[in-house]
Amino acid sequence: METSGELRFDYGEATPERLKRQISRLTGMTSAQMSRTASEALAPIGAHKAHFVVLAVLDEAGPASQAAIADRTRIYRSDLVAVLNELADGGWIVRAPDPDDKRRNVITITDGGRARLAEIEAVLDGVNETILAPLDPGERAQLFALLGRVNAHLAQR
Amino acid sequence: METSGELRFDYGEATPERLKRQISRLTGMTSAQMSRTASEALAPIGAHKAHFVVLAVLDEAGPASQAAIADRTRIYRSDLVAVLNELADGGWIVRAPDPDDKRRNVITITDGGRARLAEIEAVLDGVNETILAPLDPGERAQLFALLGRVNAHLAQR
DNA sequence: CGAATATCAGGCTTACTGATATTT
DNA sequence: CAAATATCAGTAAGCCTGATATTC
Repeated sequence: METSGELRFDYGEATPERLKRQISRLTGMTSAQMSRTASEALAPIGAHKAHFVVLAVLDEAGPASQAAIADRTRIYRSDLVAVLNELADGGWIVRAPDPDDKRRNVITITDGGRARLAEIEAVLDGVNETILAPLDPGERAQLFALLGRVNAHLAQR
Repeated sequence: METSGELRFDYGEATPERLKRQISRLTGMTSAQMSRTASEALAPIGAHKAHFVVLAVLDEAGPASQAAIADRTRIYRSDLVAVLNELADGGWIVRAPDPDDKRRNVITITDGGRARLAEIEAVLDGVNETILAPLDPGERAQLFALLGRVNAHLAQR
């Protein structure tokens, strides 16, 4: 394998050296391609990435207010409204006013929502495999660890 | 270092296991933070990332048509128009009709453009250092190599 | 004629910043 | 009263698809 020690990357022929050293550019381009891969795979079943994220949080952590869901998913509260509308239209969640605190809605996943979650998860498992295909298990773990550390570092600034 | 063999990452407390295994989610979040870091650093001098990319290509590869610049930068031809307008307004490039082929414009970087490029590059060097701060030189090279391979793999599909 | 070029006019998605009404 | 909640309006960038007029 050609994993040398150079701090650069190649994505084309006539690419200036300067651009190859920009980690944010490499990460951004790769992220866009990953995102596109996921969106294309989810399109046939009419699902979005945000659906998976919200359903997973509700399934694992139980019913929650919209503010709590926003905190756990890093979806903005303002953007979450539309996502929950879509999930409610599909019958995958129920949005009910909280009797204990009338400012809040309680969002609950339904049985249909759990089935939907499993369906989406199966698709995304395939996407992960497609994306990580060129890396062996050890390299995949490396990539997770390195990106995770950069992410954690940038998150707390 | 705690680079274990796990294929997951942490970015919060109450995060479902399922989300931690999505490489596209980790990459996307990290990319967004990198991008924001760069934009915030460039804002004080009124520059955009696209300015750097275009000026770097012109400086290294010489005068070019807009189509050629688009191919080298992966900026869409339609979006490039506005970027070149901004660069021309700043006096950093000159856009002139090509006498040999009247369909084309010849875009040339000016002396002011080269100075601007150096100014932007200095800022972005600092951004790169900020982003990669938690990684040692070997780890940085690893990250470039791994992301580069995933990127190359996804690009040719 | 078909192909390339520059431009314009949109689209969609993600990230993000407010303002507002209601309730605590 | 200050703070939290849900909602709406809107911005900006990145990615992408056309249509069009001009020229090769």
